[in-house]
Amino acid sequence: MASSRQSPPRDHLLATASRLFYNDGINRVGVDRVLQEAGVTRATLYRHFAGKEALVVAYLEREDKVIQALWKEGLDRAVSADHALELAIEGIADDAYRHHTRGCPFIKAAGEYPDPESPVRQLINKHRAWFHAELRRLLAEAGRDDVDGRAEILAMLRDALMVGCFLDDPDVTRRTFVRAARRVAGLR
Amino acid sequence: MASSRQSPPRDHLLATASRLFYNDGINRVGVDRVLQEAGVTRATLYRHFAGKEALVVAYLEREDKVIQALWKEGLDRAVSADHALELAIEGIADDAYRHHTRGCPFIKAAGEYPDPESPVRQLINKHRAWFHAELRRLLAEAGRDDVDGRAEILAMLRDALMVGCFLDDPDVTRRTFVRAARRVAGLR
DNA sequence: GGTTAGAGAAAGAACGGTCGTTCTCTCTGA
DNA sequence: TCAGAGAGAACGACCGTTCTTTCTCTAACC
Repeated sequence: MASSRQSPPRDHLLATASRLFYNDGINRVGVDRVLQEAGVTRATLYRHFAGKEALVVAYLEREDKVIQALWKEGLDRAVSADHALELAIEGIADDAYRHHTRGCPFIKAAGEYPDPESPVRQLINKHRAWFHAELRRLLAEAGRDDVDGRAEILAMLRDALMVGCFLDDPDVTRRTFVRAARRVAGLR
Repeated sequence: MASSRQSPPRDHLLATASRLFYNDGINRVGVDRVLQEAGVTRATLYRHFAGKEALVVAYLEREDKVIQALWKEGLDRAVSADHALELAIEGIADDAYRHHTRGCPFIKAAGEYPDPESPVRQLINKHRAWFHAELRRLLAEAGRDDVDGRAEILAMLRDALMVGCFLDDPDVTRRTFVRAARRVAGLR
């Protein structure tokens, strides 16, 4: 367990792999391409990761961590429970519109890993459960009724936002999402 | 142009490829596996299709045709414009809940084909444009205001339904979709 | 009418390339 | 001196594709 976490070559490798996996699809990107673009050699990859699937899991874990960090950071500015809901909706919209313009990394990965028992799919389930729970928490703290129903549809709107910013008009999709999400969240 | 359309081996091959591509992901399924499960030989594949990408395009074209046929068939039973909206929403929910339980074939394919200019992506755009247009048509025929806005959010709800029936609880997702979609469509 | 030449489709061997992985060798620094 | 990391060759397996061979059915000719 010498180099399991936080080593510069590992981080660089993971960042490169993440970019390639997200942009081109996991199954389309071979380890050779990751190594070439990262400028490291095979031995480096297999020293830090057990194999390609471990690299994929690390990629999604990294996405999960970044998203959770941005989420918490964004909500720190909230001055009220209603304001937290507003910030959450704007933050989700910004993320899809500006950064995740090629769809949701988790939804995409699920499409490439058909086995529901695989570590990849379990990680995806964990991430989605976290997001649902966060939405329920924000809605409950704002005193809304039907917390479960509202959270469910907000989560669905986020999935749709990700798809729409990828495949349809990002501006229209974003505007539609914000309008609908605010209504569901009981804002305005 | 002897065997361009409607030949049994071609149809059987395409049906097998469609099932495998949809269930396991296009890039995960090699032609060997398609051939083996279809019980045909390589020569048969390359006689009817130019290559794997042509097979993928044919798979999505087939999905597109089936969906459009089901859509039209379902709407034929409508006795009014409002009833058509109801049938459309129920039909979409049924399709995701019963048949397309592993996500939307087009959204999944888009994730595996990063080049927006590729024939695959163009076909996906065409299908999505058709669906948006159909929603606008139904809403306009029912005399609703803000046809574009309503159609946009209905289309988004359908994308979310597909994702949710794949990765979350299908029952909850379906119920949430129908409730929200009926409200957006101005029903009840 | 029987035979055979020819076209079309199927069978499967084989191609070069890439997949993910493992190996050996060399270098480096303590 | 020696453990550990990097470099790169090499592995078997599979990728999508092409090739040659075999089979079959048709049609024309004797």
